[in-house]
Parts: sequence; C-alpha cells; structure tokens
Amino acid sequence: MPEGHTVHRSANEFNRLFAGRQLNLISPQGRFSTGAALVSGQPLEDAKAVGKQLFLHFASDLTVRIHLGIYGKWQMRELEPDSTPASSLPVVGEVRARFFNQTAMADLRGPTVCEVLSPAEVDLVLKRLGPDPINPDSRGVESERFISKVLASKSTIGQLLMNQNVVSGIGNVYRAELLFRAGLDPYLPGNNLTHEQVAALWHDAVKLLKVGVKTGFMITRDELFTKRPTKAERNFVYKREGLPCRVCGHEISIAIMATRKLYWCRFCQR
DNA sequence: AGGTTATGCCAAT
DNA sequence: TTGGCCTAACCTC
Repeated sequence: MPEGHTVHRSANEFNRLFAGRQLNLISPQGRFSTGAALVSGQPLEDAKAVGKQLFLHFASDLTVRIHLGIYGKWQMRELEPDSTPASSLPVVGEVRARFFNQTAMADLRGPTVCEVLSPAEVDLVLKRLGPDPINPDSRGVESERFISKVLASKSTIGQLLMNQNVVSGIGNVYRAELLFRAGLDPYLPGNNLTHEQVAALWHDAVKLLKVGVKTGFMITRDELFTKRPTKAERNFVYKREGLPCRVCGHEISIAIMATRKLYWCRFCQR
C-alpha cells in the first residue's frame, strides 16, 4: 500500500537486482500468463518509477507497467548461488507474477495493474500523469505544471494533492501531512491559493518524498527524519483523530473527502 | 474463525 | 458519490 516513495524504492531495488541482465517471468496465479510470455527471457534495460507506477523497460521496447493499488505488494529477495532455481521455489498464496534470474527473485501480489505495453501505450499513460516531485526530470519546468494546474482549479487543495493527473506520487498520508506542514485548510479551493503557497507545497513534497525514499517510512516531523520513529510518532495528523495536535493541542479532526479519510487540525490549518 | 482495515483508482450512477 | 476490485495484516471473539 504505497505512496510514491515506496515505488521509487522498488525501482531502485529492481535496478540493483535485475537491470542489464536477462529477466525471467512466470505467472503462478495464471492471470498474467500471456503478458509474462511476451517479455520473459529478455534483458531488463531499467526500472523506472513515476508516481505510484513502476515501469519495467525490456530490451524489445516492451514495458511491464505495474500499479500496486491499495493491496499490492512486492516481495524481493536475493538467492544463494547454485541454490534451487526461482522457477521451482514454492509459491505461497496468490502470486500474480514472479520475476527472477539466477541471483534474485521478486514476487508480485495483488496489484491493480500488471500489463505489457508498447512504447506508444507507455507514452499515453505518462502523458496523463502529473509531475512526480522526486523524478529528476520534473524539477524546474515540471513543478510549474503542478502549480498552474492547482491555481486554475476550483477543486479543494485536499483533492488536488491526491489527483495523480495533477501531481503523481502523493497519497493519503502525504496529503494530510503536507497540508498540515503548510498550515493550509484542506477545503481551500486551488484557485484561492497563491503561487508561493503552491510552490512551497511542491518543494515540501520533494523534501518529504526524499526522506521516504531514504528511510522507507513516511516520516513528516523534521526532528525525526534521522531517527527510527514508531508509527504513532511519525506524523502530525494522519490517523491522529481525537488526539491533541502536536503543535497547538487542539483535537485533530477527521472527515471523509471524496471517499478517503482526511485528517487535519482546524486550528493550525486555516 | 470471522470481521475490519488499508498509503488506490476506476466505472457506473 | 457509490460500489467493486483484490490481498494481507491486524483486530476481536
């Protein structure tokens, strides 16, 4: 159940374990047999994360696109040399796809999307995604794409931050925490914000997502960036409804915004 | 054992 | 706005 930082970590791990070598693919569950056959055995050129999606680019120019959705999970591990080949290792539970070579394997369970795309189809997907704050090529000009979309929209900033066509990689946790850190009411329409406020949100997203990639956790309190905080300590407002705000002491609020739980401090975020 | 929950997203209404 | 997808972890009983 990842936000963007997790997917970037998966891409890094995939590159480390598999890039530049022949990658094999099987479909134990049977739901990805056709796709697996299309690319299995080809060299993997690279893995790339864009927002919450992972793109595995194979030598034939075909790409496997994976979106974990809310349930999906990766289980990766390195293999002892000369041990049982990954194709014969037991499959536990529902495994949509197993990626493997002689030295490593990765099991994929429960993804919303796992499909093989042509280059043109990849371009279509990328075209409708908003910029990813931690994608190196979405820094300068791309951040302006995010800012202008927000400033032009009547939707609430709470919904805009979750909209992957506006900015990709932010989910429910980072949404709540970014708005708290910015002191912004989640219900403010995008077009009521200033350019400076939206630019600050972008830069804070870059900062928080980078901490997430580095640590593997969505830590949003600066003083804990280099620590190993428990779940209960990590954040300002996420899942803290009814508890006192860490800054002002007022009760943290909860509401449903477009089917998702929204957490915020009515006092600090006005 | 059974129920609830989740960091997501889409199609149908 | 609602229901459905699909899986595992974490509850409660």
